Amino acid sequence: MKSMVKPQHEARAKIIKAMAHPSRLFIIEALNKKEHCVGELTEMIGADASTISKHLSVLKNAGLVIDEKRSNSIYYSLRVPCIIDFFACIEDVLSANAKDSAKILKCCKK
Amino acid sequence: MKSMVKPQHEARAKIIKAMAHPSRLFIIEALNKKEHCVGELTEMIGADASTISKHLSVLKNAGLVIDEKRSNSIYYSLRVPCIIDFFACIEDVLSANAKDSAKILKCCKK
DNA sequence: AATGTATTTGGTAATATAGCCAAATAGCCA
DNA sequence: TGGCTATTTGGCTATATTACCAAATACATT
Repeated sequence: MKSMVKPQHEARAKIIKAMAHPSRLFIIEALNKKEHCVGELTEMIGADASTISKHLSVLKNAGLVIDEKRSNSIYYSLRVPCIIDFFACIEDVLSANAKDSAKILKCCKK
Repeated sequence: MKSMVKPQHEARAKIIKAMAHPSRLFIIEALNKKEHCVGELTEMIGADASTISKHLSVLKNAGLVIDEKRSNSIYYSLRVPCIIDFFACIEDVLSANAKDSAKILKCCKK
């Protein structure tokens, strides 16, 4: 059974790990609306340009975004848009968590 | 703009990060089929029981699974099943990646 | 060719994660 | 109660990740 864990799940985990960072999630969402160059994303997020560049390279390496050089800038865009659908489910988890927290609070107030 | 990155995306990232590990993906998939206790998952994955226990606590902490004590064991099950839908999208990414690799190979063979 | 803008790379320190072992805990059942 | 099984916790080491700065690179435009 052990053998079933490795190759497939490792490949998937790599992609999911690429999404698992606040700034990278922000980038994914921003690119879903429209393409952006590094400078724009840097401005939006407010971190060092080199930091954003590295985040983009993580996303690109995972196959989540593509880049295209145009005039003086490099424009990034989302490669596989279905990623966005996932966010709805994440929100479900968050709201379920919030509901549970509320329940615990209510029970202790009694 | 900087302010938009933090609270919402951090909460989401936390949940996604909880999924971003091969063994934890395996666990999520297994629990989607049916609930399992720690011992069963340990057996399936072939790691130390304490390691699996910690993985489960990561998943539980993120709100992805719930546990229920029954007789001598603790049974875990999936809390928000929509998680599974996401895997299809991950596969899309993987197959797009594979296609690209193939394209590169083909072009170099010429 | 020289300048200036945009992006990436290398180095480094701080922090986080993963795994194993040993030990602690929880609860069932004789 | 005392032993047994199942699970969790603490300690520790190895490895990975993140962010910043400084420096390198890539190009477009003058």
